[in-house]
Amino acid sequence: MEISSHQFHLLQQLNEQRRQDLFCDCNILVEGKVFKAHRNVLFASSGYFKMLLSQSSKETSQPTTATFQAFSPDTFTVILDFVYSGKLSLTGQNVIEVMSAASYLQMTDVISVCKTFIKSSLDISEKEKDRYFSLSDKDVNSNGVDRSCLYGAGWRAESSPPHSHLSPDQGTCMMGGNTWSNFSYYPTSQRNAQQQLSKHEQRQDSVKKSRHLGLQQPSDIPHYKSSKLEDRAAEPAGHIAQSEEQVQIETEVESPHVGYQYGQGSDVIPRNDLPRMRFKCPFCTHVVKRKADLKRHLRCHTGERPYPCEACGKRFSRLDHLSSHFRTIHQACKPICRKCKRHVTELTGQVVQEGTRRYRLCNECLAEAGIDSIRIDLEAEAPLEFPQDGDKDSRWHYGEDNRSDVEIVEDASTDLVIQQVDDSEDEADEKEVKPNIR
DNA sequence: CTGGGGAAGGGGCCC
DNA sequence: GGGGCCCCTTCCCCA
Repeated sequence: MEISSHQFHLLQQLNEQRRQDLFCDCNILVEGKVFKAHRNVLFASSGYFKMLLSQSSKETSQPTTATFQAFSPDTFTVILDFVYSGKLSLTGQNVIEVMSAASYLQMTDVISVCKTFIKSSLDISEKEKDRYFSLSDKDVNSNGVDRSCLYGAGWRAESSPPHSHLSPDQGTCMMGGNTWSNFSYYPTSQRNAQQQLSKHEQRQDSVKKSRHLGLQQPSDIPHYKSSKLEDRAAEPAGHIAQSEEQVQIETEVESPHVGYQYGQGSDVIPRNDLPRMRFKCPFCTHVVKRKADLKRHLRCHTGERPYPCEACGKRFSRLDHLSSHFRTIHQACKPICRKCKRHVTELTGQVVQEGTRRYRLCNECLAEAGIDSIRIDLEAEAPLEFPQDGDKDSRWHYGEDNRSDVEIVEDASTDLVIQQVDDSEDEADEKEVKPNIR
């Protein structure tokens, strides 16, 4: 006969002992703050501590001390509270740090929940974007992520509803079920995101082979290992029960003990000569210096594309990519004839519009194309304008808005429009044309 | 089939 | 932290 409340009471008792500093035999030093805990509990909860305590298990008379500089005391508080209670207090502010810390500590349950939290938040922002037809979801996104979310599992599950609650309308949520795998919130858009995730990572897999060698990680990691990791990242967050093999693979790839020196400056002995903070991507081995860069990087895993091009509908993960796309495709910023590649000015060339695409042709190429007799109105057509700050509602101005005032000639059969634009700014920029401008 | 060019996308880093 | 620029690689299309 099994008494279901026993596990809960046992953990509660251990947590109480921790709070009263009873039988604590492990000190964890995080940025000067000391946390007391029990070796047994840490050993059972974290792959990192399992490895650490295994190495120091012979000297059990002295309290083990571990020092971390890779994350803040607040972050470790969240982690430790989870270890002793099964409840993970996630917010939009701490989720990335918690996930990074959990990755370092090899706590796969926490990583999975953080991933789910992030994906759910992204999904919330997508829904709100659709609802309000917002062109930029940055605010919405932060609103979505900022909702505090309390994930509970394990012993509490007996009294929790068997389904999860994670809705944009709720500030907190509880995860029910006996195991994490019962968390089954998978909206359609999220599944799409996961498909994109897989696609992205298939590509990333090949990219990273050539790019991320500078991380001083083991460069000869067999391909199957990265594939495993990619699969792990792409699989539904509910499937967190990992085989021993998977855990071992994760340990080999992500553990700082295998020469991963570029990592997070954390060890039993502080390494003051290393950069104090690094942010490690929980989906791959990439490490960045700034949280903002990690946030940006995470989009390549989640497939989030918050920046839509209003001209063609294509979506981009980054604003600078969108603006680059817009300048190149829709504004014909390049002072280069698309056909003969010669440099053109407002005197020697004109802007051609084909649907939403714009490019420049020199007068000779225009003549060759047989469209040299088109009447041009020098001041007729304002160029497509990229949205500016403070103009969020009507940020995209098309020629269509003023079409009645515009004297442009359209080829009805090809949707081709020839127009002359003010090149004065381009002329100024031409002196600073960089080789990589496309 | 192949090479070249354009476009997309990811990372580093400065402001 | 966000915006933006630069650099680089990869993918795709076309001649």
